[in-house]
Amino acid sequence: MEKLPATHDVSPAIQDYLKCCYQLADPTGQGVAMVQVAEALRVTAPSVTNMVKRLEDLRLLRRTPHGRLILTVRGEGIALEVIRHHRLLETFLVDTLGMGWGEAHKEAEILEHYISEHLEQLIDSHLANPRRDPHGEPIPRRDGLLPHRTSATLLEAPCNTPLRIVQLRSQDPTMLRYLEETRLHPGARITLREIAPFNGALAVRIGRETRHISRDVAACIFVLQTTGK
Amino acid sequence: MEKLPATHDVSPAIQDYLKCCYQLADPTGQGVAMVQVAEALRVTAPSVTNMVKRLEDLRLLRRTPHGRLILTVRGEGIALEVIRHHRLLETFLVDTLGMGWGEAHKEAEILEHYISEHLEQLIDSHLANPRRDPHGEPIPRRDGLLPHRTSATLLEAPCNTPLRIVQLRSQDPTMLRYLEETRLHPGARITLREIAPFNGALAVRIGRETRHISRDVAACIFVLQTTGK
DNA sequence: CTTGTAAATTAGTCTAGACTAATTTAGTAT
DNA sequence: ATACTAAATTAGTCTAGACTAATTTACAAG
Ligand SMILES: [Mn+2]
Ligand SMILES: [Mn+2]
Ligand SMILES: [Mn+2]
Ligand SMILES: [Mn+2]
Repeated sequence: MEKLPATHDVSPAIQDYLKCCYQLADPTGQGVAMVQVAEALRVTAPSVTNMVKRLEDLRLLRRTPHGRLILTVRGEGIALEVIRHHRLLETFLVDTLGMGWGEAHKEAEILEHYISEHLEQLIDSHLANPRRDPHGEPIPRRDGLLPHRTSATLLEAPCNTPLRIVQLRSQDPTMLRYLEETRLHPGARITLREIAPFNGALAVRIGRETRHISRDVAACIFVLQTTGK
Repeated sequence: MEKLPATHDVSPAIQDYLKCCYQLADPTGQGVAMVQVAEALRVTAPSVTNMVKRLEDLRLLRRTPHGRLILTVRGEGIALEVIRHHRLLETFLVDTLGMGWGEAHKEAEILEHYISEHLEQLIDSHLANPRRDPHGEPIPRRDGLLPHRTSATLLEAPCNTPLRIVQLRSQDPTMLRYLEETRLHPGARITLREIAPFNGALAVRIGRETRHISRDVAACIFVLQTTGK
């Protein structure tokens, strides 16, 4: 009887490595380089080499002939569950306890490894099975299904159509603070008025105001078309 | 500049050892034997020897000439903070998320080591600064002050006086389930009718029913006199 | 006093997960 | 092809925190 490891069978360290590989994996499916993992987790290259060996033995990841890392189905399953924990926790900390975004992220980064399946379940119910976390990131479902992202960046959005901001994808705190102050936060309802030619600014209607934001900023803003409501 | 360790400077393992010593310390102040710690934490004697050495070096505990363990002020401070985390978490899990007692205890046993001071604070506020956890155990305050226990066991309580159950002190799950089913849970309002002589049972009025419980059971039930309300 | 037992210690081993320093591999650019 | 560079690996070290097996200490009872 082989033991197939699930989330709570693997250490927090392993969980972080898997999550990291999942999140760095580019959509082209080429896999992740070890050096990327090393700097994302702020560990040295030999630490990664060592852990990757263990993860291969556990059948949680494979490597391409070119040495890039690809999660197995099982590895990805664990990564998704950790991400589910993380995003549920963030949502809970922000919505129920009023914690700030940045801090909620740091707290969730730790607690994600320690909550039981039942607590996860209780938080999920308490929040009425949320689909997205406060950043607008989709929350994987318990079966590991990640709701497909149908959102696009504001740059690709149609003009004069009601939109809802669903996610701000930026690591830059300055950028995030700027967006926060401009009231361009997830959940906000906006419409795009026009995009000025020659790399110009975007005119965005929010409430009864119109703001002009740069293309760089717009590229961070993911929106969904909202068919009314 | 000496570094004085505080809760988040010490590992979860250390936190558990300190908590354990605190909770096993008998009120006579004679200190705890290592063998007690070993069996409470389900580790072997050499593990305790080893850890005790480290805790002494950290000035978190001392030993009597007879080799018994006594926490220093700092060690006790950490123990109390871990206990505060534990009891706040239990209260939160039970009251806010509807988790069962037993499970909340297990969950808190882990999470107590991982919540930040700010999350502790938020939970405390969310619960409106509770004084007791669901078992009726007092919650240490942030400054480490443990509200004095004025409760006594049902055996010592006066008859025909309104009482409130404040705590069930038993490790035995059978006992706790029995009390749960008999509606003798913390918060319940009861009056003691009489104690039968020759080691007899206690007649307890709860609501409009009268139950008869053994002295062994009564010894687990801590009550406060409730001056009405 | 001697002896039997419980408690504690010593010595040595193990695992996870990090590290440094040195070396090898592989891909790019000349 | 050669050389330079970035990425990866190897080898060895370290710490925390557990373990076993063997030994020592301390005491209580005869
Ligand atoms: Mn993490
Ligand atoms: Mn889960
Ligand atoms: Mn614990
Ligand atoms: Mn605290």
